[in-house]
Amino acid sequence: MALYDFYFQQFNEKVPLTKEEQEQIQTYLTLRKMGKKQYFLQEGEVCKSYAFVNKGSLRKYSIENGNEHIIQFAIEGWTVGDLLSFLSEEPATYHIDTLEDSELVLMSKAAHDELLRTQPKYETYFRLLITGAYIALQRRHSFTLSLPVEQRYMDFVEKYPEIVQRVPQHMIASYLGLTPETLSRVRKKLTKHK
Amino acid sequence: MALYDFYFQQFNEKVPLTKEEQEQIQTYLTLRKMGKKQYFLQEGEVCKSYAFVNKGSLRKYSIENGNEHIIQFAIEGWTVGDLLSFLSEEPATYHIDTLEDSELVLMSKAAHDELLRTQPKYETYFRLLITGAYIALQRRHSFTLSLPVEQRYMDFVEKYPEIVQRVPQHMIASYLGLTPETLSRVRKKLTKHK
DNA sequence: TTTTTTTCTTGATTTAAATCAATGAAAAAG
DNA sequence: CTTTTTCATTGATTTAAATCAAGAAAAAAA
Repeated sequence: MALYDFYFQQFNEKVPLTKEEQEQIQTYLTLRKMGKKQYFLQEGEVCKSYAFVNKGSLRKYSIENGNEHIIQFAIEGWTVGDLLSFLSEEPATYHIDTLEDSELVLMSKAAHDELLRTQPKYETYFRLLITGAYIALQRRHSFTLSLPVEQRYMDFVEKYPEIVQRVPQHMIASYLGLTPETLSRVRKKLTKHK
Repeated sequence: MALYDFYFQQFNEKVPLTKEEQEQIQTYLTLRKMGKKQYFLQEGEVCKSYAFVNKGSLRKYSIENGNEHIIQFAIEGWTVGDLLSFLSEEPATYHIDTLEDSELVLMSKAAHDELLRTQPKYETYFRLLITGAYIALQRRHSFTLSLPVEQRYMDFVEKYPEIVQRVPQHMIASYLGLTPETLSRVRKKLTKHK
């Protein structure tokens, strides 16, 4: 089926699979379509499955006394979920919702556990996935601590030009830890000096 | 040998090993003793090995126009290294040095690669290690974006009381993204309201 | 011990970003 | 097409933290 082509394309780039392995793993996947502005996960729920974004976009965020703080965006080819909640089956600390109509490839916790036991290549895929995410997050955190706002925004634009096109600016401000007003002023300053 | 007891104690808590497996893995480990204030890694070098802290303490940090920004502390039982540099063999973007006399259990890149190929339990151990580090870092980054300084400091003290005892305050300030003066004032305010 | 270096605190001032407030533009809904 | 809602910009003001500066306390070195 073509439904999981994109998922396996990404998988094969990390760990090449035979046709048989691909078919085995495919039996553990399910597809879910969602409209815009729908919750994939709410704080307090258990994150029952981890999602690969086939189409559309989502955001993961926390709410701290009324303020949303966006932790992550996820567009086509990315994965998203509350990893701690998913692995420990404890209540999630993050909200996840769609920003556009989306199509997700889901891996349930039970499926994840069984594949870890039975399919070494799945473990390798998952290890590489988390390793990449960890390295990227460390870079981002490091930038948050050490770079001025202008450079952090420029880095974001350079690294994720697609997201800049598809996501409202006040959400990018939230992701960078700024207010919308501040980001607007930063952008103004940057376009002037260019 | 008792030299690697602590390393394998931590390993076994994640993934139980037989005596034989332990002996196999041990052949890939080396021990390194370091004095205080010695570099384990300098920015620009390749991170040749990943370190498990048997004894002592280290910090990982970047320098941005003269300012140090501490990314991570590592005390007994923790691991430290520039993961991107280690895995890709590209120049490191972080400095790592000892804060006290230290003893490290080292895993070279070649050893790491071979163990990943030959010992499934090592892959599982490493996957769990990185997964834990990723979850912890995400929590920390989320707190940096959303919590006021006071709460972030209290969280740090609660989570790492040992580090608070052993590390100078200005380094904790750096870890939290503050100046030493600001942390001093935060602490003053907190002791008053207690 | 005495001296030197590092660390921590406190005060005064500056600066960057948040907040408050309003308006216009764009997008979505009717 | 009109109305409503969301989004982005700009200005004025406030606030939190950085910076600058100095001195005290603690730790390390002589």
